[in-house]
Amino acid sequence: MTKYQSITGTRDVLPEEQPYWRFIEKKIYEITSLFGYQRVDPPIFEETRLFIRSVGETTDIVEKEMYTFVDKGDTSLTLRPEFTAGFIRLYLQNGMHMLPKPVKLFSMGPIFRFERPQAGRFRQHTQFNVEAFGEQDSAMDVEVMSIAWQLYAELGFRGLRFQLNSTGCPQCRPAYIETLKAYYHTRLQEICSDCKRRLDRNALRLLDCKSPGCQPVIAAAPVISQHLCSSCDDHFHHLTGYLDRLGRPYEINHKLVRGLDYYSKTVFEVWVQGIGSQNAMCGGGRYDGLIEQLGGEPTPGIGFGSGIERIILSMKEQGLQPEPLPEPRVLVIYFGAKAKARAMDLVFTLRNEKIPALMSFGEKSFKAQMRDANRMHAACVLILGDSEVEQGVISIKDLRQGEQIQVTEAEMVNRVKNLIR
RNA sequence: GUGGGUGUAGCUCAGCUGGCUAGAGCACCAGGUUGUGGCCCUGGUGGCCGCGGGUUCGAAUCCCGUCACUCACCCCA
Repeated sequence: MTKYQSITGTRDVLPEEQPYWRFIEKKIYEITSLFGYQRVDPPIFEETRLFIRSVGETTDIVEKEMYTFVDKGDTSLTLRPEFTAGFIRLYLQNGMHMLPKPVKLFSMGPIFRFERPQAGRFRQHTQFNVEAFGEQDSAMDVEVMSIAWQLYAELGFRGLRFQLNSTGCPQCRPAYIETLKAYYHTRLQEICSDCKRRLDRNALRLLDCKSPGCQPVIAAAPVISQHLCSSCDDHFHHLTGYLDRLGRPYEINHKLVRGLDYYSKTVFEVWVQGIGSQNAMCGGGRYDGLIEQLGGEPTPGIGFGSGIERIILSMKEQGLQPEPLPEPRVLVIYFGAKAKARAMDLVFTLRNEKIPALMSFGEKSFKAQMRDANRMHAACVLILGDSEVEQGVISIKDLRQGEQIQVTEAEMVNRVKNLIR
């Protein structure tokens, strides 16, 4: 047993899993570029008050899930539990609000939340995050949602569907919440203790309670889509109209309310199988009041976060293969000190030609060196023994065909290039 | 925070109701070919049986505690 182990809820990404990461990153770069989004990288920690202000004081994230600590300068800092707050801070601090709108940004990196780990849920996970600032048109919502959709589709996922809802805006949501509360007060006897608590603190969350006893109450609860103001209602109708036109399947889910307070109007998720009991591969929505709340001019915004670990889990579950990473194609093996010196020259010559090449180390037997070549899936080996050194030649063995030839050093690079295709 | 499951070799696991030096497969190393891989054969390295305590003549095995992992609830990506 090793003495040290990784922290609960964190994981090591080993070489076997790297192809998934590289494949997903590659797709992210392709797609964001296609949609005209630019990468930014906010720091991993920020002042605690930024997150409290943006995420919301009464959310689970702020109440019990943040990694918060005081630094040596007595400042309370927090490892980012989400991306959006840092994006907005970055946007305002760097004068990006002066850029032509919309300002379209993305990032990728670790997110920290103190939760009990389970399948598809970690204390440190990696998010791909997209945000668009300064545009309230629902076509903007469609564009942002489409980025997530296209990413999953290009990774090979089929049968995707959006979960969609509108959470209203400051014009209409308060009245809806009052209606909802009034309704719940008539059925207080039937609901669980958690819901009694939610009723005062965060009434929207009543709708996604999983307790069996609460389900009949939820089913008969007033639905927000029937309480939207005309602005929100229009926005939502345009959005669903665009989605219909694009042929993107969606379900309107009245229970979809997000765990962060800042959302307004559109909220959405993309659901997929194979991430344990979690079903959301990404979650996001519109937050038209948040930038102003954090000290900027009134500016609409919309974005989403997608958990890379969940994507990979689900890819494995569905048998979706990433592109393989390139492997070293050539091993240079040798026998004796003289040959070893020449082997070093050769391996560097090959690398200068951009041919992935390795050499053996130490005094391994011929057989062991050949085994190494086989194990690393080399296309060929270059052999330097006493006879090759004497004759000034190099033996090249094609490991796939099993054929072996002798060439001069001048011919070597071209011969190898042919073999490693 | 709550509940279930599991901790034995690098990995996957077997060790029944407690009994001699704790096993297998894979992987790794070496040999079978003093210069030729994959397949095969032979041998080898590698374990305070998660940790601590208890019961017992005797504990990987039973009991208690603890830690970790894992799944689920909560919540979320």
